[in-house]
Amino acid sequence: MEAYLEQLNEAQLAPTLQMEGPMIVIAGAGSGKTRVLTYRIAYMMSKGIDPFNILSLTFTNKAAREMKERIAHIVGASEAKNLWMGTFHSVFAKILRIEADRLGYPSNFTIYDTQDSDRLIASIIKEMNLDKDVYKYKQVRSRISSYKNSLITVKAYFNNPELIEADAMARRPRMGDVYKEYVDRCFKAGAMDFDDLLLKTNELLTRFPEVLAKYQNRFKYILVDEYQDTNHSQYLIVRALSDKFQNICVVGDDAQSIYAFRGANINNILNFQKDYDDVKVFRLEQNYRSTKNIVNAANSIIDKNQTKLDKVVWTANDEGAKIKVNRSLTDGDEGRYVASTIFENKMNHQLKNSDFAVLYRTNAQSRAIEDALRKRDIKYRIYGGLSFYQRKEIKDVLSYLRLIINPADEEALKRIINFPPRGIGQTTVDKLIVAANGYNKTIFEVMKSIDKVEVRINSGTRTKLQDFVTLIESYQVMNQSADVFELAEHVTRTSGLIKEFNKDGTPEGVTRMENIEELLNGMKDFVEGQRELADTTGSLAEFLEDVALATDLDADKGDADHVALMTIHLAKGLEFPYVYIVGLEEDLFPSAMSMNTRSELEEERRLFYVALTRAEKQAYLTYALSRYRWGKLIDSEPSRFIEEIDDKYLDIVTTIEERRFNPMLSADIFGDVEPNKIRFKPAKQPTLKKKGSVKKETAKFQVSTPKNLKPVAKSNGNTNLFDSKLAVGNIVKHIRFGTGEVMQIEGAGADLKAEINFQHGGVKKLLLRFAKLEVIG
DNA sequence: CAATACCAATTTTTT
DNA sequence: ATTGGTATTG
Repeated sequence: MEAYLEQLNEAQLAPTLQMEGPMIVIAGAGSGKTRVLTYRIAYMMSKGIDPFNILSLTFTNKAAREMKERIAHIVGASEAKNLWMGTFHSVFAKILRIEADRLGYPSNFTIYDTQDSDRLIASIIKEMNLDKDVYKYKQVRSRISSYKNSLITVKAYFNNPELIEADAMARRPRMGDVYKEYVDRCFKAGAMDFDDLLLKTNELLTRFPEVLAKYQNRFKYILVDEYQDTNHSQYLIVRALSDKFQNICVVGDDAQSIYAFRGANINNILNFQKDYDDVKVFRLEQNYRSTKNIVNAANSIIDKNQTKLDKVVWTANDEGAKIKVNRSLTDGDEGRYVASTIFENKMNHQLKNSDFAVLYRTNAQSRAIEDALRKRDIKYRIYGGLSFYQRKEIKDVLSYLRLIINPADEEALKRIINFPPRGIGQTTVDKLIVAANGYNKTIFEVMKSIDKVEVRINSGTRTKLQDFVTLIESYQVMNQSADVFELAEHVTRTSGLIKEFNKDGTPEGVTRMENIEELLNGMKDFVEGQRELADTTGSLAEFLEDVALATDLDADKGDADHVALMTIHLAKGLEFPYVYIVGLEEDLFPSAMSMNTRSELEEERRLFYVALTRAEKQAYLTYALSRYRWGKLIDSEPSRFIEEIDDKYLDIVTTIEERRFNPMLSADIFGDVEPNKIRFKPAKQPTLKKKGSVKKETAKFQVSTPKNLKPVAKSNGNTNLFDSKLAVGNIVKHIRFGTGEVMQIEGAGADLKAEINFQHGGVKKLLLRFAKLEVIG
């Protein structure tokens, strides 16, 4: 038998060797399901199954990439390359590009991100003269999204009195019209939103039997990871494709279903056995990741949920330390507690920053943690949040590129037609939109033939419009010959974008420039990378698609040693020796928005389960008695989830109040708060109801964090060396290129450059004004 | 049409 | 606290 299979236990081996027929693997947290998936594919290939016939759908592109690498290790890179592996969205985007003309789309259709959708919906609501307080664009968007995820097309919507009734009841009787206009406008713009990538795939597979047959025959073997988080649209795609051969293997854990808010349907996994005949069921219940304490505590939480599959997760690992629970007075104190215990743990146990993760419910919570980590000089990285590609300046550059590929792209056009300012104002754009709708043309087409169109635009503005058209067309010509990097570099320079961001030396402008530089670097990598990779063409279109579907987790830059900060949602599938779950307060976690129904609350509980099961050795739960929200200090109560864990797994650590009265304990934590900033506040009742779990409070007061202690810098440890003394021979670390040696320094002032020989990646010349370098030797 | 100044809403999670 | 949108002015 193949050597790698010996690494599997019996429970893991069984599904790994099962190649044919429908099967489900119910995999508890930390039970090695990725290993099973990986080895199963490798095993199938070793048994002669053509990788071209295997489709493997993962939750993130990063997961796909890693799995592919591991398989390549076993079966060889050239074979692994032929596997179809990726997220639903990226795999079907590729297929849709191939089949686009059947659906009336151009193959270079744009993928609208959420922001694009929001802007389009907002502008439609405005054009239709609807009350924007009733038709809130975000609510409208999520409504449309849920229609699409349930395969309710515009036509189906208008044929469904119940839906119309429901929207009328919600005081939005024109909802259907907005939906229709949104769909029409996307179509005209040659754009698909995220939901369309799935919806249109369904349309493709139902309307064209020959296409369905083609992909059924291609994907003889289908694997779906994280099946508990698939929505109805994805479910139907999987069903359709697997219908002929029924070689369908889904893997998941109902206890980790946390995406109902975006349409995931937990019933997909709960009912899988009813969907196919003779489903083989496998269970992975042994946890290899965490200590007994963590596994048992997590089990005690998930027990509170009613909706679940039978499964008992257990571990043969050590008992381990109890879960530490800490109460702080404010979110600032919470951050300091996290930072100081990370510091202590690193010292006491010789740990790296990357052994730690701080998980929170909402992105907004990261700030207090960041501040505290920065003060302690602990390097960290924030995952998610505003992703790089969503930043204003990046979207501006990308919009130019999008327009080059697809001039019909309405959102890209509106974004840049007057940025940098070129004298084309809102009124003009509005007139163009009206004209475009009237002539059933795209805005760009109207601009191209502005003299043949009836619009009341004066001649000066007409010239400006024509100039803009000419500019874009010149870029289109350049795109025929230049690569992505050259083109983008040219565009940022000649469009005036660089000038615009550079014009006043504000810190924001500098940051924006750095980001653009970073984007250009990324493009250079992309261009260089595609020369080696067979499965990319390196076209601009492909770059834009990668960008549209990239997640922040995908861009795992360098191997810098940092504490990971992220939402619990993003942490799914990851593991860390030490995990902090912060902000365990009522209305925050569980979220105030999710306590109306049992099912919502159960999802929050699963989310907590996911968070806790990320921890290998030690988990910390923290909460604050008051916290800044919307700039205001809000009192809060401990989360019910803390109470739901059996006491015997918990270690309620010394409360902050007691620390204050014990200088030995408090020195570490309050080192950076001046004593005279402490003021007294009326007593707040102890809120943790469980008897004996919290020691009596001795005094109550409030610590206010002095404003002037707030750090100004935003960087997370990577210093901009523009005005510093970098010398030849220094060893430096770059966020993307890794470690390297400074070979030469040249230029002066803003032009100061360093030639650096990187260990991987070779010699590069970097403008110190932009390069984010860290001197490490 | 552009620049400035004030005002409102936002914080649940993301492909 | 930050961001984006709107109103006013030049």
